[in-house]
Amino acid sequence: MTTPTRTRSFSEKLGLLSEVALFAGLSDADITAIGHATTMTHCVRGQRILSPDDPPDRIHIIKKGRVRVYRMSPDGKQLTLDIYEKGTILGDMSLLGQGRLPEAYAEAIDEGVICTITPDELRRLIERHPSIGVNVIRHLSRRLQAAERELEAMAYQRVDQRLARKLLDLGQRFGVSTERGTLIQARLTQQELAEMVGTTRETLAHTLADFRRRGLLETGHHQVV
Amino acid sequence: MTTPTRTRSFSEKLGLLSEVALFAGLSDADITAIGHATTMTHCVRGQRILSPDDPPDRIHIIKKGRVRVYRMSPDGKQLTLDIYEKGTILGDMSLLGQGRLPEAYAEAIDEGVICTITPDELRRLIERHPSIGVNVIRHLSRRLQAAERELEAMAYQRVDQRLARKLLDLGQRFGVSTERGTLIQARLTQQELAEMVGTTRETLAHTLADFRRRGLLETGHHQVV
DNA sequence: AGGGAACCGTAACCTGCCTCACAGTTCCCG
DNA sequence: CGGGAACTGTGAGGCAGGTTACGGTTCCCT
Repeated sequence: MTTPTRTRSFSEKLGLLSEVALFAGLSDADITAIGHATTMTHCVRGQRILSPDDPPDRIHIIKKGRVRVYRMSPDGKQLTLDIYEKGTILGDMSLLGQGRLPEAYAEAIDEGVICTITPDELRRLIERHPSIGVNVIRHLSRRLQAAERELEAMAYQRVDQRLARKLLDLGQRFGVSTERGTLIQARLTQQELAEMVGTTRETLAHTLADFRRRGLLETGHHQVV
Repeated sequence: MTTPTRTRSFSEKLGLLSEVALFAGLSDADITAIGHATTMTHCVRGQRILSPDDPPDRIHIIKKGRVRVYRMSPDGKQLTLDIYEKGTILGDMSLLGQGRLPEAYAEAIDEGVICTITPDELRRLIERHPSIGVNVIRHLSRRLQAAERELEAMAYQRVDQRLARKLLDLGQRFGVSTERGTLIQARLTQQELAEMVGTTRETLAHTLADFRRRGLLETGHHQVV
């Protein structure tokens, strides 16, 4: 059953696992154990990873690639909560006990690798290695803070300020510096940017045009801050 | 050193500790150990519990009473993130490793009891009783979900819808049902309500008046849904 | 009891941004 | 390499809600 390719992919899996901060500081043997408890899947651009429709009994961890997490309002409007990279946990962890449906969607932006585990197994893992639990707590706490910060911006800042914030943030996280500024490397459409800032495409285009006029940035299917 | 009152307060402390869901399922001995690792303080209405100014090396757990958590924008506007009750953890848990300043304020609404622990001690506690870690994860995950839900509402709903949501939510959590509806038992001013919904006092008064006209609720220094 | 502070109600104005509408551009794919 | 789909730029109109302003009510404290 252990074909060469199978073996190769398993060691690759272990390599990816050990790179994830969540599992930092564990022995090789432990990593191997985790490797057996999880399944790993490749996914391509645009692929659904999580949706409110599918059963709430999976937790995913991003190993590679980028994933966009968003919510959808009844009338079809989307709000992108964030774009996450390696090390992020997706799925409703409150169901480490009793389950609830996840309320968000997630889809891959790049191709990437995500690995899946059941809540039960994750719990067992944490009981065996409490430091994983601590890492998860740290991770969630940071995301909670980010969400609260975002909430404040959404409540009291105008679109232009929120856009500026978001661009700066994106530039810092996904930016490549060039001779004329930081290029945001994310293949974003205005529509998608608008969904991150919580506005419409039209308003976003206006705001962007305004920034351009004021010499703050240049555009061309991606941005320079 | 063990005066009667001291003894009494320590046993009271243990009682409160064992009521907190976070520490569910632990033996009495464990609870006692936790009791020794934490300090407990009473606080009165209006008392500051957490602020960005004070050192970020404390984590608080609400035992009793209600606490309002809010952020403040540079120009002094406040946004109340939520009102929390027994069992909530406050303080930046991302500093279970490296610390960052908390960005939110917290103040007591009622008198209550909160208990304080250092991140190091909490970490040790979790390593010893991983199930506490799991509980913390569950708790944070729920809060994260709530925050994301709130974010969507803030982005795409009008003030009246947000207010309705919030009132329903408050009614469910702090409501007392009377013969003419659910009375919200929280001693809220319109200013405070406005800060929860992310609007101004005036607009809130308008919206409330509108609801009243449409026969949806009655008011009088507290609300009936 | 009475005076001041905090809280509530309402109204006119002004602006940010959402809606609608459409023309111009880039890109992808046959 | 040409045609259609997806993306971008701009502009006019309308309305939700922030701003400003002020009078009335309730509450609390001395």
